[in-house]
Amino acid sequence: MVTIRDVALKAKTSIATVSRVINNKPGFSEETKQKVQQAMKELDYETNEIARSLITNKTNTIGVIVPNIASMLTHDLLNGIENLSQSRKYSIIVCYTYSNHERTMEYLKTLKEKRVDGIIFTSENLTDKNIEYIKKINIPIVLLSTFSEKYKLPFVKVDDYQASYAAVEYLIGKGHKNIGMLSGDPNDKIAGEPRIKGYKDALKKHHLFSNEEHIVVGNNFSFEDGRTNLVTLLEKFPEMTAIFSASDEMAAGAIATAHEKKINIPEELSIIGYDNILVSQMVYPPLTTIEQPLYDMGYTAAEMLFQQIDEKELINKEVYLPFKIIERESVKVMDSL
Amino acid sequence: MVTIRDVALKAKTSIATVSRVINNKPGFSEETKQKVQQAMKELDYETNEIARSLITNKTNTIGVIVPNIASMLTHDLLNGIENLSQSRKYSIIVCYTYSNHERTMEYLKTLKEKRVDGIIFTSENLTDKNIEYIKKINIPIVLLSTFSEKYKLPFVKVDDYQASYAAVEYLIGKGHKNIGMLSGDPNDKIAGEPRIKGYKDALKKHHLFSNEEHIVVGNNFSFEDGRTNLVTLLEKFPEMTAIFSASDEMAAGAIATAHEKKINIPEELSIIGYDNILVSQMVYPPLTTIEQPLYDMGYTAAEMLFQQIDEKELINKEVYLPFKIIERESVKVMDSL
DNA sequence: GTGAAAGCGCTAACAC
DNA sequence: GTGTTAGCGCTTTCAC
Repeated sequence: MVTIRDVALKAKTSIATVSRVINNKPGFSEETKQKVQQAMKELDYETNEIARSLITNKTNTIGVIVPNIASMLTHDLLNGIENLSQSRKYSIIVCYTYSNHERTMEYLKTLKEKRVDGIIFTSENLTDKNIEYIKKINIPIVLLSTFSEKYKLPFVKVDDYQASYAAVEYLIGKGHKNIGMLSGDPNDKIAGEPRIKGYKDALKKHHLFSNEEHIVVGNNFSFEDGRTNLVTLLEKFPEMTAIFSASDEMAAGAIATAHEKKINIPEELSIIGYDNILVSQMVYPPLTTIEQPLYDMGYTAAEMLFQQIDEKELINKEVYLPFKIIERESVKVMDSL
Repeated sequence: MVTIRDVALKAKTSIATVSRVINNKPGFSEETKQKVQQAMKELDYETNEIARSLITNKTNTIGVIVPNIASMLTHDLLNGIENLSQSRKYSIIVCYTYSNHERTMEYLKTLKEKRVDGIIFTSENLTDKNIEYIKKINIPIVLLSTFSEKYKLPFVKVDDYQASYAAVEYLIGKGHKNIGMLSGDPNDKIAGEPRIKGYKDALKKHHLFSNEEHIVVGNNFSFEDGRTNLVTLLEKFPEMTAIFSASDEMAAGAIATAHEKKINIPEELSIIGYDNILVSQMVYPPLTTIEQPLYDMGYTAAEMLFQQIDEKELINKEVYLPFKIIERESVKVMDSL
């Protein structure tokens, strides 16, 4: 392995000077700079970041914790994080938890041991144990598409309640009165509960009937969930003319089942999704949905993390990014209008 | 920061002994072990992997280079890699190249500087410059879903030629005689050229007409490509009854366009895809496609990498994994049969 | 079974 | 402008 010492030898100078030119710190002449750079080139010298990290206490690496590689949300989020990180010369260690709290703790521990400079924690319900550990290890963190009620950790997300409310109100605006919901886990404080509340409140606001039976709960917002749960929903709520699905993947599943059952979308049944992932364009009919600005969310989270790492004051610790309704072809205007 | 020295002090022993119990290396009594572990607990001691890496020359980290976060292939591949890595106590640094060779070189350099123990290089055409650098830095590597003609680097992939041949032969077996192709870049030595060759050879073998005009080339195997290129293909080849699409995403795009144009699939036009990503179930009609065992491919690549890292002999340096035809509903049996 | 000490490759404080 | 040196937190001889 070629070290700074070899370079110094070849350039007939000291390791301190070599270090200076590498890091472009004051204290060398143009002439020695040339000699050093020449020597580095000839020897194919490359910095040992490990050695550097040991002394600087900086690794230029961040950890990104995501629940599930299979979820398509993850990618757009990661994309935003990665783009800023790369331009800031940071590397990313990805950690998939599969929503397993043990595994999450393991990863948190690894990230600490590897001395990452910061952590982005994505769309997952944090346990108190997780958060207490995070507080203890004292690594800058930002929560992405999630937040903690109990502890004040910086986060970026969209307002799930408002977005869901808007989705349902959109359906109502198109003349629908019998609106069912395909939901995630109601105990999920992020993507579960608030979206259900948004649904119920929009209904109430417009004096429409809201019934627990009209909400069918899935396991993980997945295609499979949508597939099977449409059937249940149809049985419980035969008069239904429209569905609010708490994820695009579930909506895609519902659409697949509708095709099988020869239910015409949107003529017989309207559906609005949530997320605006690529899939929403791929299904037929193309899905009307609530857009989360996933790329921007990832990018913003990374920005907030780097601000903390650079020890700048975080102006805004709680950032809500705007959602948007993307109109495609899965919602029909009711004749009565 | 609490170090091994603090632990030694508290346990009234030497740092050497603490190190021994941490690494479970011979040379300590049960009694000191207890004392040391007690001290570590009380102090919340956690290993500094950076310091350890500096001396052991091992980081327990691998780099995974992937072209595009947006491609859904990536995830299944990563999933396999991640699962084995996590159980082997390795972390993963992900690098997205966006098929940019400069960016690839930058990442390779970073990976070297961060002293990763190995690299998995995924589905991308490697430039000679890339490979020469890889050879020079002397880090174990395995190519995933790609390979190098010129240099002998271990790889795992499926046989693109055979798989494409089989796909087209499947169409022929269903009675189709006018088969078009939605292709990727023909200069792409991995997913471009061999798949085109498989298509042509299958046609020839069955004495069917093969015409360059019947192959429409896209940019990056994407949904958008499929969307726009179906139109072109239809113009050039109006008698066409079936399409072989070199990716599921392109197939999904073609299906979307077909819906717009009121072309019935599979009644008026059959289509077979390539990859068997989740999307192939989500489109309507569900897509008949060639399955690549993506998870297994990732897992196997990781296995091969760890074997190299552990300095075991790689028995098989060139592994081809089997493809499979997944029959769904996008291919019609021709009446003539 | 245990401790002292060298040193991994680097940065930074200090002296000149 | 430049070199010497201490030391980051750890593992690993080597001596006892």
